[in-house]
Amino acid sequence: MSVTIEYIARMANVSKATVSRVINNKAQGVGKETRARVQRLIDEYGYKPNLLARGVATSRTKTIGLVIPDITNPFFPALIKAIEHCASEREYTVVLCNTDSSPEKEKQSISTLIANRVDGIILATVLEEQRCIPYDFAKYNIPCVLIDRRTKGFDYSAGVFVDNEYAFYIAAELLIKHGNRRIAFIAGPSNLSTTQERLAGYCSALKQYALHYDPALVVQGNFQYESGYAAVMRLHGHGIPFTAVLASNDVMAIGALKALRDIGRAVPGEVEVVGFDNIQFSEMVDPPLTTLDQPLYELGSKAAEAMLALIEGRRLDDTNIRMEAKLVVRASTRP
Amino acid sequence: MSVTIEYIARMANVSKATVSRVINNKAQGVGKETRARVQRLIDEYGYKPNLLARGVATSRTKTIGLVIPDITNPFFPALIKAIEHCASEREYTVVLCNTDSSPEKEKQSISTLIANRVDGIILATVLEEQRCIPYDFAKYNIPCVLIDRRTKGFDYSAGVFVDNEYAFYIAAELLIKHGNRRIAFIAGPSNLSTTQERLAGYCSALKQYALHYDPALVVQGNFQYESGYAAVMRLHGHGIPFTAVLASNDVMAIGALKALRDIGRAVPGEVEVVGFDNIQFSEMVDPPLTTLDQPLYELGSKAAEAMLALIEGRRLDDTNIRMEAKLVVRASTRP
DNA sequence: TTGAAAGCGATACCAA
DNA sequence: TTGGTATCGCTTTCAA
Repeated sequence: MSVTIEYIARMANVSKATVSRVINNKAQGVGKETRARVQRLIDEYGYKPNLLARGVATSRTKTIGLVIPDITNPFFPALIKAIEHCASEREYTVVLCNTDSSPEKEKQSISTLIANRVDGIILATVLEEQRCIPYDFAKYNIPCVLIDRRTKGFDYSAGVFVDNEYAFYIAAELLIKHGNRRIAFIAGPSNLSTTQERLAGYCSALKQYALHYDPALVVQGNFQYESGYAAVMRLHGHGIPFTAVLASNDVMAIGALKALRDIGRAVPGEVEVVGFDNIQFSEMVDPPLTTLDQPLYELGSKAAEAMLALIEGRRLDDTNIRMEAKLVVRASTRP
Repeated sequence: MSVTIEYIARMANVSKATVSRVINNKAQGVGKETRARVQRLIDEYGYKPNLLARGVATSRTKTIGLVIPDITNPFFPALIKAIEHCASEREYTVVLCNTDSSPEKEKQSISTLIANRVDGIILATVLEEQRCIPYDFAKYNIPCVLIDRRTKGFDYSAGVFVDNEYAFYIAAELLIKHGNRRIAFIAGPSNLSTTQERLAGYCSALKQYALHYDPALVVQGNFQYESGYAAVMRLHGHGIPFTAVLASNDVMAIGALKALRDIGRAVPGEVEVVGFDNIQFSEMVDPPLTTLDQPLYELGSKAAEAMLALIEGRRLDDTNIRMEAKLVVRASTRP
């Protein structure tokens, strides 16, 4: 067995209570000398408190759960990093769960996080609606901060989102101003709130500039490279004309780029392409991708801050934080 | 407070012991009827055992720690996914820690994982030597499986590695056979075992084909895009001639690609480029990157398997698993 | 088949 | 400033 608080107490000829006070740096309640002696023993034996035991005693774990749909999508690692930074600064550990964009796994992850008594959960959900899956946040009194995506009918504690509608309005507007009248739109999975918001932005720009909305130009993707490639191929195969592509994320935009090259349409000469996210790779492809920069670090840090505030029982002045993406113009669009 | 085993016991008019037997699916020791009644209550109240409490009682957590240097490097998310798959199949939870390639953070992560009594740790270390940082694996009897990188003088329980030397021999050989006599080598951080092995492979190919080894052609990078870019720029700036670039990972190779374009040298016409990892993006760049495919899924699953075996006290027939990368030829090299 | 009680490793309250 | 002890929620052994 490993060394316990009891062992240290015995070695130091004090009670467990005293050792506990030393571990937890209680200012009062232990004499200077005793403290030094105990501390020496702790160091000597390399004693580390068993956090499980502490957890059951205090019912707090200094741990926050982070549930992410796809760690393979470069958008998320950046987000995760931001959240981890903030959390570890305040001495919280983050436990990361990857759901592979599967509702079942999402449910499973949340369930085990709760069973492990995390102090709170930050969630990028894949669920459109919170009807079928009643999470136990309320029952266990665990705060839940939504990030990036929202779920209808779910009483989350706080949320941090990007204004997707506005962002896609801006992007579509750029393309329209460049003279494009038929802009293909590669949407995300239909169950995501972000997908609908982005489509709404696209539509409202069309409307603003009195352009016809053609449903044939909207193709659904799944945020993966292949689906961006397939989307363009599909339009091409069906002989549907377009002079620009607006994709719901950079990865699909890059897939589109590849497809356009394969079918011999020059970018940006014949077709302009705009992505979304501003992932690191977006500037490495050829041509470098015009895209919308999501304030990843801010998204993450705001979410973490909100989470910590909730855990520590502070009130939030704003429980729905909204941020703006901004246009990054590169060479996949014309000057 | 949330519902506990005691509560369920009371509602069912049985003892905690009985409920415990039901939760843990003990075949014997509880009558059919009682079992049904208890189970009904459990479902009704949505009772979930407190895993912290279970952990302190059993000193096992069904949890394995995963320590990774940089979640932002696409190589790792793929690895993580593989490990998670295997672990969750066996009902283990994986706790992921990102160290930002910092030894301090690595130490910190391992320390908190141990304090949380994970059953084992899978580690992609950033440490060259295990002199200064005595981890407590032995003290807490926690198995440690190294993955991808090894650490000198560290008594790990098992390790899963790619044969880097062989891989880079193959890659260098390809370039040599294409007639290149001055091959730039973009190395990784000098403290990594993989860096030395890769360099060794490069050197031994040169030797095999009686080529001169010129240290000026070896530039150190840090696995990031910018460092690959900088490496080529540096060679160019110093007027050091080269007709091929062999990079220690794809991300740096892509940086090199970009630099070559910026200085107006055609790939693969004037300069050939080879990367390492075969990350998803390597086929998306222009030109698609010739690279070495690391068997990511196998790496991860072998590591997970080894870990589970160790946790469950099974003996490993092979405690040093070695795998092979294989060449993927694309358009950044000539046919 | 069932239950009582000890034990896991910590915290925290109340006395001394 | 200290210590004794109850407590947290679970498992497990031993008896009934």
